[in-house]
Amino acid sequence: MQIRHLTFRLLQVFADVVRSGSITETAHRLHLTQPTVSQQLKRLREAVGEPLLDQIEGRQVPTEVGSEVYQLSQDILSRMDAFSQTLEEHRSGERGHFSIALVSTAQYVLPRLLGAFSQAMPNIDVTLNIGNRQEILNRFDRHEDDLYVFSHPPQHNRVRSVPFLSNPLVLVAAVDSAWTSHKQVTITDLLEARFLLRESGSATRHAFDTWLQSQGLVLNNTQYIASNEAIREAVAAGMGLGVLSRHVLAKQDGRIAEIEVEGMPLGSQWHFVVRNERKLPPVARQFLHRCADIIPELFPEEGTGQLDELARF
Amino acid sequence: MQIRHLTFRLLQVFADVVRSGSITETAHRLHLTQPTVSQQLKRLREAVGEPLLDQIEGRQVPTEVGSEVYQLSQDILSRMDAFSQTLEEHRSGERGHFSIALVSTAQYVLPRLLGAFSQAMPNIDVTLNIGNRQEILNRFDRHEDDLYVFSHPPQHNRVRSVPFLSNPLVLVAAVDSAWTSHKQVTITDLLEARFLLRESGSATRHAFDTWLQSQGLVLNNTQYIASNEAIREAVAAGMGLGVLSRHVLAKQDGRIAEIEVEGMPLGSQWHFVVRNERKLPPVARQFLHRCADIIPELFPEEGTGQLDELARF
DNA sequence: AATAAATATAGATAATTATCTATACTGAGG
DNA sequence: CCTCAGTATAGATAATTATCTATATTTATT
Repeated sequence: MQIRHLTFRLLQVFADVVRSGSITETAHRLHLTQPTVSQQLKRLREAVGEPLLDQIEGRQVPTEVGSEVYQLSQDILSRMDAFSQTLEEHRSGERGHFSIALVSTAQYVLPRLLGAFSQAMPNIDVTLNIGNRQEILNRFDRHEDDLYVFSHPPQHNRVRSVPFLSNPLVLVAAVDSAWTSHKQVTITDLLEARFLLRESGSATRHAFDTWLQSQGLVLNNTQYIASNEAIREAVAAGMGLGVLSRHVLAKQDGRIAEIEVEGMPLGSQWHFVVRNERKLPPVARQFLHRCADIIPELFPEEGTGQLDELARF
Repeated sequence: MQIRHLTFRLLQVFADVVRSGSITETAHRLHLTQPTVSQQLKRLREAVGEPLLDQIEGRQVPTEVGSEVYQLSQDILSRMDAFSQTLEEHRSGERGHFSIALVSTAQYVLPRLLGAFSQAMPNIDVTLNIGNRQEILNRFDRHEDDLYVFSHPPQHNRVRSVPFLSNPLVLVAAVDSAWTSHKQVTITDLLEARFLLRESGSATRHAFDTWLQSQGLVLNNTQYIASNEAIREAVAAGMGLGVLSRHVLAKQDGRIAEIEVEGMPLGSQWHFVVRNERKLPPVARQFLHRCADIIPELFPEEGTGQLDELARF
């Protein structure tokens, strides 16, 4: 069989003739002339090398081989339809894959968004890349992901960033420590304390340092701990004060309390960040759109008021 | 997506590029030039309307949509292969359908042949049309079947017939009747007897009548019974003599015995008959070929010695 | 036998496909 | 910065495809 001389059109036309049982009828249905259809059938017959239709009582009836060709046509055409459908889903952002890179603090909030999202959009896969600020910045520089989440977006002119959730950084101590008995702690009191802080690459640390600097303060007793979780535990154990995203604190963790200080909590915000050069895949856009609805539901207090910007990505 | 501008070739080429990871490599494998392959990819990309390949470290790697297209290609091309295979089976007579029309007496022998045949060739379907001689002749005149079985083939110049099995017509009586005690019955003895015979349209009847006539005999006591089975039972019950194909007699039926008369049994033979105008389908030819082997196995005594003719259909 | 309906064939043409050769671009390795 | 391998683009052409109109042939129905 000469597969080279076979075209989708041929199969389409043949399948219709088998269904209608008439060449003329098919010509009408496909807006062709009758000779065109006859011609196509002839070409198909020659490509296959066997008669495909018998005329029985004026109707076109497939021969045995014709029936095989009809099945072939059905299978192939319906596979094409399925593909068109899938393609459409990709285009409209209902199917596909995208990746998000996030700084580690955000891992307390993103999974909740993604959970709600992927329930609504089961055909979309997401890869999450989690690291500290510096690691994520490196990925950002190398264009490795479709979407980034920062609390302090890199200053870059080819970048678009939209804040979507408040990320209050709070000062915390163990519930039973001396700090929590004071009604109001003054800034200078802090100099006394021992601080458990993230390393310098971390966003939380950076924000806190900036604030200290703006207040003209220099701490004299700090210890570096690499993860927010370790800090939380250390604070709970009474080893000192910590600065943590309020999202890191489990709601029901009674061992830790916020300390109110003038100027705290620091009002940072999570931003979605995309590079303008890279075409945002439809699925990622879909995600941002949905987030505009998901965030107010999941975090009724903490949305940023610029959520409608997400829908304009 | 522009399905109209999609061809099998495009999918073939694309699939190979995905497999090889290189345009140049594919060009070599398919005996094309590199620009040709680039071109094809471009056309495919335009037909689909999305980028299909990324270059990653010098290799061609499908995008998400590209992977969908690759799957599409695999599915469609393997469906085509399956079709080619099936087509080949039809052509070579390993798959398909054909019909045989037979006179009712032959229903004792054909099913045994068909059983052996369809075990060997499970993808072939056969339709059996059974009737008395006249009914089968009508089907024959209307070209309704691919193959016919007659003991006396119609005289027709556009017909080919090959005898394949002897069909001895024997004279029978009940075991305990007076007839079976005679060592040798003479022809004239028969005139006395009461005969149970098939109707005039039947082949058996026709053969017997012809023989009687050649012997110059006229029976004076005959009764017509429409089926061979009914005749067998009636003979067993002692109601008279019968003329039956020896195949109709169950081997172990002790109630009936052959009567030896000069000139009996009548040596008729089953013939396969095909019309020359109608192209014999490959499957029917396949059947005839196989019969050349099956018959000596199933009926070691009764093959006709012209079996090798079957293989020349 | 005459007519109407369905199908096939012929001849033509515009569009598309499948290729090629020659040449330009582009990124990685020296 | 130069070269090479791999890819892309341009321009050309022969073959094929998708159509059409006009006409012939076949088949079914009065």
